[in-house]
Amino acid sequence: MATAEPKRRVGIRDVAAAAGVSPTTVSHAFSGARALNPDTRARVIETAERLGYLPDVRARSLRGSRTYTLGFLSDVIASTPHAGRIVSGAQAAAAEHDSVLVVLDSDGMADRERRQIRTLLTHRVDGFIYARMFHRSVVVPEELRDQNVVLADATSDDPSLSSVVPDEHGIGLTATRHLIAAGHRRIALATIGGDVPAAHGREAGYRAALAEAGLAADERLVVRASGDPAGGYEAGVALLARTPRPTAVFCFNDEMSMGVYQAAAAAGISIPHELSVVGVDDLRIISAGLRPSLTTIALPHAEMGHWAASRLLAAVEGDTEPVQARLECALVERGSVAPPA
Amino acid sequence: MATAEPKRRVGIRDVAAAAGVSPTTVSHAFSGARALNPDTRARVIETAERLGYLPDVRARSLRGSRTYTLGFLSDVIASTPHAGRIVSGAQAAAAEHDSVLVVLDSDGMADRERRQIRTLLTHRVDGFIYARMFHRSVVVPEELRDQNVVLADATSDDPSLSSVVPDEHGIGLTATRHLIAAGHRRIALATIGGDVPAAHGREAGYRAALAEAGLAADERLVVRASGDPAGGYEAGVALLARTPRPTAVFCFNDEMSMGVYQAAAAAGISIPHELSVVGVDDLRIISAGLRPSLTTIALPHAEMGHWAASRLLAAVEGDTEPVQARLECALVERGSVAPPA
DNA sequence: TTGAAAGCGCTAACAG
DNA sequence: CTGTTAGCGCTTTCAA
Repeated sequence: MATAEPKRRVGIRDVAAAAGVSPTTVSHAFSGARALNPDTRARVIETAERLGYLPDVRARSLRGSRTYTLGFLSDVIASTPHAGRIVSGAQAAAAEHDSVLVVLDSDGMADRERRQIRTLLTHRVDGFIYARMFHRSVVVPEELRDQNVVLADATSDDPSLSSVVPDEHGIGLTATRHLIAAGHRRIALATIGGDVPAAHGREAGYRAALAEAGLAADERLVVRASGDPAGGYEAGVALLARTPRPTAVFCFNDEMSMGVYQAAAAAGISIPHELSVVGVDDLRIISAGLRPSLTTIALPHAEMGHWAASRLLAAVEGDTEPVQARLECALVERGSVAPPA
Repeated sequence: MATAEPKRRVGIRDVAAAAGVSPTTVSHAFSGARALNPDTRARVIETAERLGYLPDVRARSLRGSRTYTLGFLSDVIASTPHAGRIVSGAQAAAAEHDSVLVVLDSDGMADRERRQIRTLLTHRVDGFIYARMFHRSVVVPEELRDQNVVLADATSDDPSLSSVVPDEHGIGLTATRHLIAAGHRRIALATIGGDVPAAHGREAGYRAALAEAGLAADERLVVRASGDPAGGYEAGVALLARTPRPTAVFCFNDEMSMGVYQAAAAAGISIPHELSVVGVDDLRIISAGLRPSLTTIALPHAEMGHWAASRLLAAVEGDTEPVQARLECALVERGSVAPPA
């Protein structure tokens, strides 16, 4: 591990001296805050390059009003690839505005979150992305009251907050319409029990698609279980016992789809010919790994991260108009849907 | 979206005035850099609390030598939960030292990485965690030459760099011994083809465990494929066609295990009674979701992140002795291992 | 088109 | 045990 170089860093005044101008001019050469003689400017830039000058964001921000740093606060960052996608998208958007992301996960602990906000405030971040890994309705901690905040994969009752979530209703619509278009009439829904926006929205979309196709919703084809493979298995077993059997299942997520595959295998029912399945998430590990591969709706995590950071930076730059966005989700067609037998 | 509060921030001098001491004393009350009269200190702290004073890390760092900020550079942060785990562990360790993590993913693009390093340098981070999502041997970009750097889930030829990786050999040993202890004699290995440390180490551990049990390695039981479910399926099909059939398979990772499950199902072979399987990773989605659930070796991503940040901060604080760590990986017993029929 | 000087909020000498 | 003073590296008035 090398230690930091001993020689003093080259600063704006070194560049100024070498280029034969004032520090002020060097500053302006970089910031463009005022017009310079193009030749002077070119000479300054070239000199800076040659000396290996790197501006000091701390000093800049101490004098100015921005730190070019955004705080990213999430609940659990560790259990799914979702977090990574949101962070990655947000990071990319931040980079487009010369900003950077400080990432913190509270693991759902309120006191830890409070400390993290304090820390971020201490670093004078320009704003906060308050993210959830699963679409939730949240109440933003009051320490964030007077800050720039954008919610990612979350909404809130506060209409002054910008937020971005997936279009859950659209997901239900897209998935169910796809199944209907393939010829299915008895389409089941394997969903979760909790009172969360994703469950409500997707189910409403499912029912709306059925209705618009003139299909009656059969309540015996709607089952609720936990949102994991075990829950999907349970739901699958129940659904496959119905008579007449559904010819397709729209699952709340890919994990439940995985369980439905297991139930179908156990019952000797083949996918997609005897049963079509559509999931939600596009967790590659599952969707691309299942046999047959899973047709699913991709959740726009990277896009939400990007949107949130872009919105936040716009607010930092003065456009504080709140916007609540609902992002479209694309169907990813793979091998789990076929016409009914 | 609320705009930042207009009123001037309370600074160290406001606190000093209100508490009837000098700014210096306030500074020391917080930093503990010199002894204060306990009463004075208490009064200062109380006053600061009352006024809602929050120190400004930028100002502190501009004067001092540290920014209390670490750069986290990774390749792909978005595709697996691994990244989240490493970040989460690193973030926790950083927090223990009042530091914070700026997270950047290059998506494997060298020029983008170079720009990110520049950005981080511009923020004067105290050091860099250079992380890979899959155990690799890397060469650190030369822009990082004179910086504090610790590798996470990666090694390098440079012995002056600290690094932390999983004990790959130990993984092979643990998995294979577990199978041997269950009574297996014909144990297959489904691994990947690439020239990466994880593949070499796990295979060597597998062979060592076989050897120490007096079992001859049967090359027909070692098959290589891609490290995903499709590869696992392919390997599984090949392995299950051997005569006599292996009674157990040690898979390079959980994803390949998933494919082996599919191959077994296709061949009508039941797990664990006719075939035992051990994976590596403990990707919950797979390991807990498969039927039966998968016995696997957990990769210590959070621990690597924690280790890397701790080591880096120790270096920042003066202990620059390089250390190359190899972390033990724990067996997670679930339902995919049983004695051979 | 360019400079000089002041100062962002804090800490570290150097006193006392 | 505590205060005074001088900056950290930059940007921003104010002047020229």
